[in-house]
Amino acid sequence: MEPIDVFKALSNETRLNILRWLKEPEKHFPKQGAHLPKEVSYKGGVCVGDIQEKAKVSQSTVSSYLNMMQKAGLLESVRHGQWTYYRRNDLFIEQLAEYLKTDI
Amino acid sequence: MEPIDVFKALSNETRLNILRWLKEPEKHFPKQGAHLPKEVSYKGGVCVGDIQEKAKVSQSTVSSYLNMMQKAGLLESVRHGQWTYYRRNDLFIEQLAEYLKTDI
DNA sequence: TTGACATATCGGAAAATCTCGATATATAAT
DNA sequence: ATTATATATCGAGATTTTCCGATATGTCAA
Repeated sequence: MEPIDVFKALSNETRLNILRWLKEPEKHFPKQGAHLPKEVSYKGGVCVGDIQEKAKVSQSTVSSYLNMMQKAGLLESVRHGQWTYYRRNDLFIEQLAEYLKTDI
Repeated sequence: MEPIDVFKALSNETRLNILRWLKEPEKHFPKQGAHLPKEVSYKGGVCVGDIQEKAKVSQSTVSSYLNMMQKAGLLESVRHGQWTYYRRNDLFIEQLAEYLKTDI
């Protein structure tokens, strides 16, 4: 874990909101998953376009935000066809809270 | 708590180190406390000058870093005479870890 | 294979942050 | 009062971050 990169990724309201939204994807992205084939169902993953619409920033901005959060460890992604689905890395976030308590 | 301000304060190696050093002040600031009168002994507080020497940044930089971390909630300070002593706000850091688990 | 759509990457202008030296303020000692 | 010391504040140049539009890449459908 690179704590500086993680804290930088968390230092932005939009990115923080994305993390929060992805905690309850069904609630915040009701129409998501339309394109996701059942057999590869990606639990809780939301595609970039849906996140962009909700976040109200440009397509390039949301793409780089998501990439940044993934590199930091906060998110995971899979691609299915032309869609990329992002979801939280809950284990990592747990570890981050633990890291705060012990290493900071 | 303003999470953005807290994460910004944590997004810098020197500031992160200051927090870590203040976890074991006796260890990292062996000669600290020289000016602190016994009757107002400030458990674990370290003066700005000692922190600056260890952090190897300018006096103004360390002063604004400490101020920023205090505003964010990570540190507390008391002034005794011409010295300002800073120490960790451990309760706040605990709450931050909790906040991460529940709100992020 | 062409066209349409989703996402990623690039290049850059504006804003924010970093970090310093200079200076101001507060307190203590003479 | 004056001087010395500790810390805070100010102003600014360098660097980084923000966020966009334009463009490239990848994938699917016709």
